[in-house]
Amino acid sequence: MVSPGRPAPPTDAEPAGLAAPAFSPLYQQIKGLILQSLQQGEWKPGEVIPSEFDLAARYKVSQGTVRKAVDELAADHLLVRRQGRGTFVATHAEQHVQYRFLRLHPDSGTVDNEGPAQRDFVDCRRQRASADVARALGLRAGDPVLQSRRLLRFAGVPTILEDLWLPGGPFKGLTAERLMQYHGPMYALFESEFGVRMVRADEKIRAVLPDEGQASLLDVTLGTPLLSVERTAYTYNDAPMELRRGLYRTDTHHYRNQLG
Amino acid sequence: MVSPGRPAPPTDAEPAGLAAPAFSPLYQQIKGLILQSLQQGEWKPGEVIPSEFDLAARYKVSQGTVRKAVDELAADHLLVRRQGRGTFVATHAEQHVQYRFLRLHPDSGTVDNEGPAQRDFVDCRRQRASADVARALGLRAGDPVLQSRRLLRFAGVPTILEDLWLPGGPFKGLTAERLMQYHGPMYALFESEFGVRMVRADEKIRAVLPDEGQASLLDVTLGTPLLSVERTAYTYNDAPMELRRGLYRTDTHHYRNQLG
DNA sequence: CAGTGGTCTAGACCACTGG
DNA sequence: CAGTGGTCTAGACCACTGC
Repeated sequence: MVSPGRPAPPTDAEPAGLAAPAFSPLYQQIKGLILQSLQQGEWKPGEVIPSEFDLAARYKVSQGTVRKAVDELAADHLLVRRQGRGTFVATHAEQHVQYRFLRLHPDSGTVDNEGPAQRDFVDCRRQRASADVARALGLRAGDPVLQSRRLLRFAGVPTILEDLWLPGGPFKGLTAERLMQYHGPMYALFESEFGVRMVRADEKIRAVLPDEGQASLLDVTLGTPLLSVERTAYTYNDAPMELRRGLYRTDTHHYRNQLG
Repeated sequence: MVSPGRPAPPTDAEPAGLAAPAFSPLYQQIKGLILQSLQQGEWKPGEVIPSEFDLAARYKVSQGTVRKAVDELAADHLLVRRQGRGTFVATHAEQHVQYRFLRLHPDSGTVDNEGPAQRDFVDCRRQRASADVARALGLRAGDPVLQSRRLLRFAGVPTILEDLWLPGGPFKGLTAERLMQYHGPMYALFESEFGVRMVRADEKIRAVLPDEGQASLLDVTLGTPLLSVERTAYTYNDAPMELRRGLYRTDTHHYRNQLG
């Protein structure tokens, strides 16, 4: 491992007026190296990574330094520590993180996310990106994307109408049929079949009225206010990998947010 | 400091079938003690707390253990570390954390939170808690509360209509006049005059239609969908200290959320 | 320059898991 | 029981702030 501090200082006196030399602690460099291994798929979602001791040997640093790097990656939900077992690459395939990005909860006490929400695909096909979809996904207008629309029902009641766009490149080979046949969590499919793990997401929320088609699918009148949730999901390197536009009914559910 | 591990194990064999003995690490105990000092006002918002070395001496543990406790409190935004200066009690009075709990952003690029949002108090008075307000604030129906309604304008456009309830007890002495005259961030007033620091908050979000009064104040038609944001804010010991019900216009603004 | 938080190390021991 | 992560300590040194 390179020594801490500035890597190979060119001269003793830095040129004044330039940006600060940006001191980077050792554990941050280790964090970067681990992140790189994650991106490159050296360790896949759900798998164990080497023990802290092994990583320390590999990077030629102390175990405490590796620990601090892993601590931060675990805080970002990229890794999961399990005492006595090891450290694992986080995944969307586990039961307790199924709906990690879904903030809609039923008003009444118990979580109905268990009754795993009947999913109906309304539409699903390959097409070319419109200007705004392209911009959100970091593509050029006209680039191939996979588009899909589905309806989620809770206890039989249509509650979420969701449009989804995926970039054609990273998801090459994903067919409309495959997507519609699959019945697990969508993000788990992306991981196992395309090596794309969604790490974080941004959401923009508005109150809107549905158009006729949306109202009909959600079984509400044209004057019913709905929550519009536009989500962009990103993978490791902050590259956008998914755009979702959801319409949520909030007569029996609400969007919950915790401010720390 | 008490020794780590279970405090004074009663017998060698624990009674089976009971809850686990709940091993509590030293640094967690230290964290609790610091939290206690914060609650009791030993160190007030904005003030420095003793150095890590001093705290280590006070609690009879190593500096590293204090560090881990302070690290967690800093991660929770209860403390703020500043290299070379010391560790400070977090506060809402600083410029860059003014609107820490407000997630509404303008659609167009620049943040207009700077043009500090003209505030108009529509109403403000003492009254008795209704059943639902009492439940949210952990009071009994009929207990005294301070109620207030205000309108926030961005660039002259009425955008947020907000009702607010405060428990009468902790805010004894707060008059409607004082609240209406004050022109800084509200949470800063609560800290400096009543020793109540808001630490975290929960929000429930829905899409709704305004009634006539609301529509008139927000200058929208009756059919305009609005974001309903119900916030409960908590202080150190997780005691609810404020209930807000906001109506947000989302034609020029949106509610932004980051999912980690 | 003294005092603060920030990094790094090395080693001991504890708690938990699985074979 | 061996191997993993989790805690705790002690000490050295670095980076930053303010006097």
